[in-house]
Amino acid sequence: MAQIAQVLVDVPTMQTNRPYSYQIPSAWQSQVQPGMRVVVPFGRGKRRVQGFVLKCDDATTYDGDLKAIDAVVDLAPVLNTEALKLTAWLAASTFSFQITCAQTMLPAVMRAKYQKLLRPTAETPAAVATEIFHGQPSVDFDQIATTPAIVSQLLRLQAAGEVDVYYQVKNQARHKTLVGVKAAQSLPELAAAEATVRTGAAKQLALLQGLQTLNGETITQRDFSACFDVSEAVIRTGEQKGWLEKTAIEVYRDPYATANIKPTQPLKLNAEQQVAVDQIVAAVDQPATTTFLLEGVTGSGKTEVYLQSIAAALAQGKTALMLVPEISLTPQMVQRVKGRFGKAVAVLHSGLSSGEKYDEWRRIRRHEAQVVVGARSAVFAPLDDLGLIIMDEEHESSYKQDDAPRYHARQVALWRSQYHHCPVVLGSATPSLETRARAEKGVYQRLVLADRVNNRPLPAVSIIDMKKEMQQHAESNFSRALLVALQDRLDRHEQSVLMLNRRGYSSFVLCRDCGFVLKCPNCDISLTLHMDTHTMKCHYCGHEEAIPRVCPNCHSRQIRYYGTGTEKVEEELQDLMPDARIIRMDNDTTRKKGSHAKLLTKFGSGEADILIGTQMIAKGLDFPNVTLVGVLNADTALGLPDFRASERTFQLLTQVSGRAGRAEKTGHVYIQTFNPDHYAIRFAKHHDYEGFFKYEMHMRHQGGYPPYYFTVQITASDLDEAIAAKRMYQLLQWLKPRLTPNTIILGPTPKPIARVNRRYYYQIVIKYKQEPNLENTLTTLLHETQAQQRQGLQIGIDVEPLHFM
DNA sequence: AGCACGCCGACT
DNA sequence: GTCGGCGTGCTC
Repeated sequence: MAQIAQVLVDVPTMQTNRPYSYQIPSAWQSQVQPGMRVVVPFGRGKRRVQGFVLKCDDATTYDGDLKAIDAVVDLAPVLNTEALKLTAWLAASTFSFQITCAQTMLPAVMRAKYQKLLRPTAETPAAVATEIFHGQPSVDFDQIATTPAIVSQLLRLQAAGEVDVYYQVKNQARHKTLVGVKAAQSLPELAAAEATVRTGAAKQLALLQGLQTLNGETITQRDFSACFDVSEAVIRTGEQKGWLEKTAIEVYRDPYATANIKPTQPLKLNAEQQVAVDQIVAAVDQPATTTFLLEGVTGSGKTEVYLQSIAAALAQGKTALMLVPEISLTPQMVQRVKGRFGKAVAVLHSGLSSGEKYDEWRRIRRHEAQVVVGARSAVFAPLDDLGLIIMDEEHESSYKQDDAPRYHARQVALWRSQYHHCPVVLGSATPSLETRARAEKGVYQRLVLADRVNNRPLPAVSIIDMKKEMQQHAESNFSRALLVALQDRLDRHEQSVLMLNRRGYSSFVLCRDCGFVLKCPNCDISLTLHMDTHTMKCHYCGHEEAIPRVCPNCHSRQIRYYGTGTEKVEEELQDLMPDARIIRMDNDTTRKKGSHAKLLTKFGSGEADILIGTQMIAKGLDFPNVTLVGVLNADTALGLPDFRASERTFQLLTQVSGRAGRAEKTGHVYIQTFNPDHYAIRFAKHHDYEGFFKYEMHMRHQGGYPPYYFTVQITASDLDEAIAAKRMYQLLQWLKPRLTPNTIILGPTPKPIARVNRRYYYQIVIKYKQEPNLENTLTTLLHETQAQQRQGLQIGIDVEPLHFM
């Protein structure tokens, strides 16, 4: 019987990033298993923390006194063998703490909350009892200890045994219950009771008769009262008379339960789709793991290929995971999958409450759901016996997590496919260069859907040179051609979609007299004007202040709003076309839960003529009546100092073009740009992914960028700019001799937005083809810099970063 | 992270 | 002398 548990404690630091040995109390020795959460004492004080049992052993190499596990949180492991292995791999490959990885893989409610409490003891003097506790059994330490003087006074009291410090480890997970109703008497007793009720008490009679039909089963009070038309008050009376008893029924919070989902039938596949499905399905029960790149233009029916492949995996008794970018996880998408697989589907995305996510997670773990649809973190869904993993829109940068652990869902998906020996399908109309290059080399198997369903032609694309436009006309967000086209759709009662590249295109405040621009006091960027709240906001740190009426610098009244946010575009368009019904979709109008879906439904039902929005409208929406797509500023992203700028622009333009003319009506796309000759725009005009891929690969080869090189970004930040810079130069000297001569180190450079939240950021980028020592070197780096972290220097490592700014 | 320990300047 | 500031090391 295992007596010792190796526990990963919830203290995310470099020094505690390893298991600690604990004694398992004999009463629990048969119960504790790897993957369970426990509460353990940690440190010299009375601190208690949550931890994960990694291993159960008979012995330990640690030769000090062992402490014992305080409490076992779970009845069954929450991390299975696969998840424990994945945790270790994830921590090593992203240079993050194992505990952080374990927590990332689980629903947020399973993370412990800690409270430090003060409790009176037998020795507590009466004066202290009234002064501190006011008759309460315990008080929150941090609420009382507001000044250093009070803290030391409390510590003195504690040393004297006059108060007790206690750490509470709280489990946030709550199971939702409904009130259930169950007969408490036998049938004859209930029948006999009918005679005892006062004449005219029709509801009580109905209650008794209803109870007799239950057959000893429990049903919810809500159903009971609806079924037998008795009120809650009558049920309470029945409870008092002892006819029935109320129980708690555990239920899942199901966010889609009320939605009417129509079952859908598999569609007839065209020849290409059939080939793709056959290949994928054939790989499901192969011992080797195959990764497919499913390359298909918008409207080529990728989703149907996914659904039929999933169906085949389910038919083999396996489970399936389907990842989609957060932004395209729309109600339409969910309906499509639920329509095909019904209750077997669990959905995981950021729009769910934490309780809903927890319940979906439990449904998956209990094998009540075999298909999981979700965004990035759904890649950790606790599916056993995986038969297929699908990653739609695999090029989307939202698959990469921005903060620790900085993982890419694609890498996790590939790891899990190796573990389960199941295929992965990476789907996209515009695959990332990394993926497409791997398909070229034969690492991934390429499947192509070149035809659009029903052989619909791709929309015509017109490029509008805004430089010429500016010379000929007054300054406007709209070219003549686009305005004419918009008016034309309005006349024909067809719909239009207008997209703004938001980056670098928000409205700011500028003084016409002195040129002053209102900037964030904490960050290195200008504040953005928000007309809805009438404030200036910083998009990086959230700082908010009033809109200035006079210039803070020269006190001139000539202070004006500049730039073009979606709000301004909407305003200008409404002026130009007073009759048009316009819907605006951006971060402001979709912040509230469900408003995103509401706006789309409104547009879909024809209640508006024009939809204006940011990137979020480029993906996954499919409205048959949209025949015009306009991109107002195609090139704002092109100017960014990021080697992926062209790739992103091409992907975005191609994707948004796919929104035009999806039904019988042909579509037209207008792209307004100041760089009409840029290759990303030229290739997008002709829907030419192949051409773009070849050209961009050439550019990457020239520049020495991925996929020809691997990259790692190291960031340092400090409140003091000089310290951040100095440490980075020291780091450079430290790194150089440890890496091979072929490796290229770029920087250090200040990040393009050098200051965020009052911290100054510097970065180094390592480019390499082969670097066997990299993992060791960077882990050593983290160990060696942890002393400096305490002094305020923060070091971050991002493997294969997607954003270089 | 959070705590104790140890070393220094400033005060009763 | 001692209180409390902060830098340092350790947590099974």
